[in-house]
Amino acid sequence: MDKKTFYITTPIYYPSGDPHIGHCYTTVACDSIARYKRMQGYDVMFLTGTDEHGQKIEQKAAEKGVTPKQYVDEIVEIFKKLWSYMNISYDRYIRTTDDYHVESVQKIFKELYDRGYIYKGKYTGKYCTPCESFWTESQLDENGCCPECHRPVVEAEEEAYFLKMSPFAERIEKLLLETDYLRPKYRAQELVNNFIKPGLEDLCVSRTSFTWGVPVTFDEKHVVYVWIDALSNYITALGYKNEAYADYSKYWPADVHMVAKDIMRFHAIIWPAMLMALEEPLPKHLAVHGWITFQSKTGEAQKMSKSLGNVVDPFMLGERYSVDAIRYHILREMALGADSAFSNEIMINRINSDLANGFGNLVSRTVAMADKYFGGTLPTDREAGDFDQSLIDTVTAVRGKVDKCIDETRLKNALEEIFVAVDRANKYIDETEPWILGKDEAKKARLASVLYNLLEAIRVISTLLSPFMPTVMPEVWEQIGASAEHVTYENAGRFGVLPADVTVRKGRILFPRIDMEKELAELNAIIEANMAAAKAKLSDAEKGEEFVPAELAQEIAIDDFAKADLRVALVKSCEKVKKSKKLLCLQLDDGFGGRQVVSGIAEWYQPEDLIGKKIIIVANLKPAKLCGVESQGMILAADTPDGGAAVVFPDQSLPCGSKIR
RNA sequence: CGCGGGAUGGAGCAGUUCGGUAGCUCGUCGGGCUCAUAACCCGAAGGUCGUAGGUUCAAAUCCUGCUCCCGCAACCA
Repeated sequence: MDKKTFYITTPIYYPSGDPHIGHCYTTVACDSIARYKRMQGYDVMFLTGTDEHGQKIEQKAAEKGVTPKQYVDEIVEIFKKLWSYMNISYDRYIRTTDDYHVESVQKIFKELYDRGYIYKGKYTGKYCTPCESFWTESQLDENGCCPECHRPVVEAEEEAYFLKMSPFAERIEKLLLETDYLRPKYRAQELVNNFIKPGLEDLCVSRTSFTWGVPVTFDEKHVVYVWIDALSNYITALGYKNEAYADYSKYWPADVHMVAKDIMRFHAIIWPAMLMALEEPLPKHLAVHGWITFQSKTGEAQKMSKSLGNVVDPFMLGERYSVDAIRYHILREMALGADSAFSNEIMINRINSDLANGFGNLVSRTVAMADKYFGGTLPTDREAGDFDQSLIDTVTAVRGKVDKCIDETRLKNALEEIFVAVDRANKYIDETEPWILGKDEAKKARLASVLYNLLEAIRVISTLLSPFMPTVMPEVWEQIGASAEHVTYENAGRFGVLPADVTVRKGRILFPRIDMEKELAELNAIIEANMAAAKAKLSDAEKGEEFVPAELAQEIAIDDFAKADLRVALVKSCEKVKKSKKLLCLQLDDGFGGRQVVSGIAEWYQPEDLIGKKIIIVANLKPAKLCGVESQGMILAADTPDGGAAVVFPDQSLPCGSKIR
C-alpha cells in the first residue's frame, strides 16, 4: 500500500536582497512540520524556492551591471547556503527561471486565455517616464513619487491582460468563511469585507513595461506579471503541465501553504481563483504567521529593515548560539497569526531557561548520575516506586498532544507540550532523590529504575524534539545510549524501549548557558556598529547626490496659469484627520467667509505649527473628499530634498483673500 | 458611524464558544536540595480581568455606552 502523502510549501522568496531571520521563520517552521510528518511515516514533499522575475530584479541587476540571471544566481546561492546551514530538509527547490516552470506558466496562461478567463484590456497606473516604470499607488514613496528615482509620476495606461475574478467571488467567500482553509480564521472576515464585498477587481496579469519575466506565447510584447508566474510554482514544481516531474497527481492538493501575513491576500484570494479557473483542486490549508519584529532598546517594535540596520543576521546568531537554539527560539516564540517580538534579551532568556536549564540540564544530570553510580551501564535489577507511574503517564501522553498541534500548525504549542514532560522529569529527580539512593547499597535496584525511567523520558522527549532541532538530538541519543530503532515515532508513544542494561556516554554540554550581561553587551555593540554603518551609507548616498529638481513640466500659456486662483489664507484652526496618518484638516479664513482644506502634511507638521499662520491656497479647485472629509482647495508646499514637504508661507502681513499672480 | 482584532498581577500570554473558586511562562522574595550547566524542587507576594452601566442568585465570560491600542482598507486636491 502506498504511504499517505503530505505536501508542504514555503513561499518562493524574492531574491532582491540577502535572506534574513524572517525568511528563516517560515522555512524552519515548514521544515519542522515536514520532518515530523516524515517521522510519522508520511511520504512528504517539502518545497521551497525563489521568485526571480520582475522589474525590481531587472533594475537591481542593471545597477550592478550584470544580467538579471547572473544577479539572481548569486543570491539564490546565499539562500541555499542558509538553508543548508539551518539544516532545512527541503525535497525540491524551484526557481521561477527554471525552464520547466517557464514552460508550465506559459501553458497555464494560454489555458486561462482559452477558457475565457484572461482578456486583453488597459492598465491604468502611475508611470515614471525617466524610469519607464509603472507603479501601484502603494509602491510610491512618501511624496507620491517614483520609489526608484523620486521624481513625480504621471497617470498613464498600457495594454495588459487581465484575469477575471468575479466568477469566483462567491466560492472564495465561502472558502474563507465556511471552511478551515485560512489559519488563523479571524483574518477571514477582514479579507471578505475589504476585497470581496466591495467587488473583486479583475487582476492585471501581464506587463509590457519590462522584459524580465515569462513571455506570453501568443503576444510577444507581454511578459507574465507576478501572480500567475509566482503562485503557480506550487503546482509546476510537481510537474503540472511539464515533463520535468510527474508528482502532480501524487501530492496535489497541498496540505499546507505557509506564508507571512503580507502575502496572505494573494494566497487567500488570487491563488484559489486561479485554481478554480483551471478547475484544479484547492489546497487544504493556508497557515498565516506574523512578522518577527525587532524590539529596540526603547521598547518599541519595529519591522526589520535594512536601512535601520536592525536586520538580524541568522548566520551570526547560529555561530553564537547554535542553529538548533535559533530554530527553537523562533518556533517557540511565534504564535500562529500574531507578530512576535525579537530581541536579544528574549532570545537569550528562552535559550537559557528552556534549553540550558530545562532540557540540557536534565540530560546532563541524568547521564552524570548513571555514570557516577553505575560506571555508565545500568544493572538489570529493578524496583518500581512512587512517582514512576506519574512520570510515565505524563511522558507517554505527549506524543498525541504534539500530533494535534502539528496538524493545526501550532508549533509553539507543540513545543510547550513537550516541555511539560521536561519539567515533569526534572521534578521526578527531586521526588526520588537518587543521590540518597546512591549512598545505600540496598537501594541500587531502585536507583537503577529511577535512572532508567529518566533515560526513557529523555528518549521520548528527544525523539519528539528532533524534527524541531534536528542537529543536536543525535548527540542526545549518543549520550543516553539510544540507537536509531529506539527513537522512532512509534517508540515515542511507549515506555521501556531502551535495553535494561543501557550504557550512557557522557558528552559535551549541549546547550551552554549564556551569560546574559556579557552577551547583550557584545550583541549591542554589533548592532550599533551595523546601524552606524547603515546610517553612514545613507548619508554618503545623500552627500554623493546633489539635489535634483523634479523635471520641468510642459510649457503652458499664461491663460492656463490664470485658471488657477491662488489666495492668501489664515489658518484659524487645524487638527489631524482621525484614522489617517497623513492628513491634516485646516479651517481657513480665506477672506470669503472661511473654508475647510485637507492636506497631506501630517507627517511633517503638527497642527500647532500652522495655527495662526498665513499660507497660500489654490482657491478654485474642485472640492473633493479625502478619507471622508471634504477639502475645498489645496495648500501650496514645496518638496524638500529629504522627501518631505515644506509649506510656503507668504508675507504674514498680507490680508486674507489677497490674490496671487 | 469603512472593516476586523484586542485591553487579564512587573513583562509576555491562556481562560471568553456552553456564565459558578482567575491560570501559565519569565521576573521578584523566602525556603529546600546538591545528581546537574550557580542549574533543579517547593512556597509566597502581586490582579476590583480597560472604563461606566445593564441582565443574573452568580459576569473576565452575556448585553449597551465610552476610552485607548493594533492590523487591513482608504488617504497628500
